[in-house]
Amino acid sequence: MGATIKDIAKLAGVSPGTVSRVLANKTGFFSAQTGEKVRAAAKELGYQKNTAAAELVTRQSNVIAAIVNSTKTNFASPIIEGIQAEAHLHDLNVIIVYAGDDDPEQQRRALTTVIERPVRSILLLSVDLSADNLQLLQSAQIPFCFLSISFDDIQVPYITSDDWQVGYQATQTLLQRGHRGIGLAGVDSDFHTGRQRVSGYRQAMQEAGIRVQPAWVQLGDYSYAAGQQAMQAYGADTALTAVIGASDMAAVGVLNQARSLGLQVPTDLSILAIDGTTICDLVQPALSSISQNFYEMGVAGVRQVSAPDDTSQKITPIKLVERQSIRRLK
Amino acid sequence: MGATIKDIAKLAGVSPGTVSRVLANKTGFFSAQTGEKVRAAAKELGYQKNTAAAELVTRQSNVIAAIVNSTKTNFASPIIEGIQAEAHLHDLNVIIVYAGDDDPEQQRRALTTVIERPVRSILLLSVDLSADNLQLLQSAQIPFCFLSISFDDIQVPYITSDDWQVGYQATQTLLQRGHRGIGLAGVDSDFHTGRQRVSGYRQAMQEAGIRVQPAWVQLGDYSYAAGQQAMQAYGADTALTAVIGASDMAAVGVLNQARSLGLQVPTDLSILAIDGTTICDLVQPALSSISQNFYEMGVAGVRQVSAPDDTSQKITPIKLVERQSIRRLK
DNA sequence: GCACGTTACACAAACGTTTGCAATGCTGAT
DNA sequence: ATCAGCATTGCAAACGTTTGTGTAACGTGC
Repeated sequence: MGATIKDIAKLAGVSPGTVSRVLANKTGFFSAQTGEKVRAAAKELGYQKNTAAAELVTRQSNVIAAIVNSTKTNFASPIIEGIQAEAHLHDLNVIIVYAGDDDPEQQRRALTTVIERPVRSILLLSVDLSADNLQLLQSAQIPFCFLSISFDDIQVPYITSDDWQVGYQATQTLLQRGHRGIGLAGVDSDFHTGRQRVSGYRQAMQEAGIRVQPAWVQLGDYSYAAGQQAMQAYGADTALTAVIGASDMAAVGVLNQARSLGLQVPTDLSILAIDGTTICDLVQPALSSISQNFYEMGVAGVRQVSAPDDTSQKITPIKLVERQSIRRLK
Repeated sequence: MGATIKDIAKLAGVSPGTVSRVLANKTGFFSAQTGEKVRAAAKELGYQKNTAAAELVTRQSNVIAAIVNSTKTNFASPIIEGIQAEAHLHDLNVIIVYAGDDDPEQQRRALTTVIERPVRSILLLSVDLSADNLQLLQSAQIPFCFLSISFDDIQVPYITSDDWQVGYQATQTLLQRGHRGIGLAGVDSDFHTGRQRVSGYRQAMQEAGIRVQPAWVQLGDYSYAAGQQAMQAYGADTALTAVIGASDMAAVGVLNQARSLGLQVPTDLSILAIDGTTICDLVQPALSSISQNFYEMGVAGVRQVSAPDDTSQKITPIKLVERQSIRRLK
């Protein structure tokens, strides 16, 4: 409906090509006077560029797509902020599309939505693609990068924390404070990330000469409910003095369930969360955490797809943030 | 780079037009045999449709855009879920773009990102547009609808809760439980939404014959910090027995600050949150809330822009959800 | 055998932009 | 006067798709 470049051309008395050059600011290709005329005409007509047409001929766009797996993961926010900030630096726009929660059909839908238009690149936030969909993505010839997820079976670019270190340092942190009965709650063992965390945990325990009881590692899906269930399984008279929540949400689940069981945190039980999102500061006691640098992941992701380099798998740093949920044992 | 419709045509030995019809499933325009041939060829070439080209000629797309004002608002999730669910019913895809936080420049950027391509419609989640940007939006001739925000000064379609009722019912709830000293914390008076809530609050108090002290209404921006500051202002020896948090986050701020001041919730102070997102269940005690139906807002928003009808301003229901943060006074 | 419908396809225009190339006019040097 | 070089602009092709129109081929009923 809106005015086109031709309308402007007519109004300004120049050719469409010239209008295009002026609007794209291809300096050196037109006189200052013409520039003024064209811009005035464009403004008068309320011109809005038709990007579809432009993308059709240039075969590239300035939008980068972020695919997120669920609206529920609270750590998506800082990643997206990082993506936005870095993208704006490169004068790129960001669109986000949701891929549901482990639903291959929704994943496919999200993928085709972005692949069918010439997006510059694709960032996948913590989404675990089905084999079909991964192939779809790879065949699209668009630069992509996974964020906050890692793989051992396939060779794709990803940026994440060192999950083994996450597990190891979390455990070390508690060991150093005198704990020996340490649980790991709500962790997933189906995917690489979870397996790595468990592995780091086991290594730290082994180095400390502690034999990990099977019930100490409670599997789950990182959710609040998974944390609750884990704590329920440990029980009120658990031998554990500390629990590592596999995520912030899981840790909060542990916290609340512990309270239901009559345990005081951190007096009776220490809790260490993994992630370090804002939620750690919202609950009481505030949860100490092994914090990931999600913002940096977003930034690094944009850099990676903008200028893919040799090392396509990168690690962002983690750090311990002490709050109030860990007690030092004698 | 990818295969085009012409490549398929050549391979299948038909014309591009026919290929287009087959792929668009315009049944009746081709024989079963041709259909098979074309589909086989498309598969073999790994054909991916170029939506930009299609949108160029049809002048419409099947994507609807959601503009959200910040990654921080936690109620965006259920709205987006509602949007997704309803959009998928209509076979529409959803893209989300962030408009920053009250930054006109970022708003403009987000707007042009979506306007420059033929999106079907635009949903604005709780974003308060500057005058310029509103005009930009309106001049784009794309159906739009504001969600979770209301206006009294301009005439635009929006869907939200009845904010006056929110304030009124929240206050009523506490009055009915015997409270008379009731604060309102973290509410914004610059925009319609906040003013309405305050107005509902005042009306309920007046009906109960209670004179509202100026300090009882603590203004803010609905944030956690605003809640904290409000509670700080009330002080440990406040005359209030109950506080309404203007949002969940504000309520949590009130809760934690109250605890810092040595007040027990709900024993010493009752708290009622407004919004009712998942965060109410995460903290201890779980916060009772006047809950908005955000999911429904998303659904209604998609319906509104899909089939705009006469009444362009709609109200979604609210309800009281009792948890553990309100004490009944004698 | 003819008129008429139907089916199944090809043809070509159109969408709004970008961009290589050609054309024009001008400047200044030869 | 001629010409090279440059600045400025117009021209037209191209991007990949959709869709209205044209047209064969093939019945069908008389």
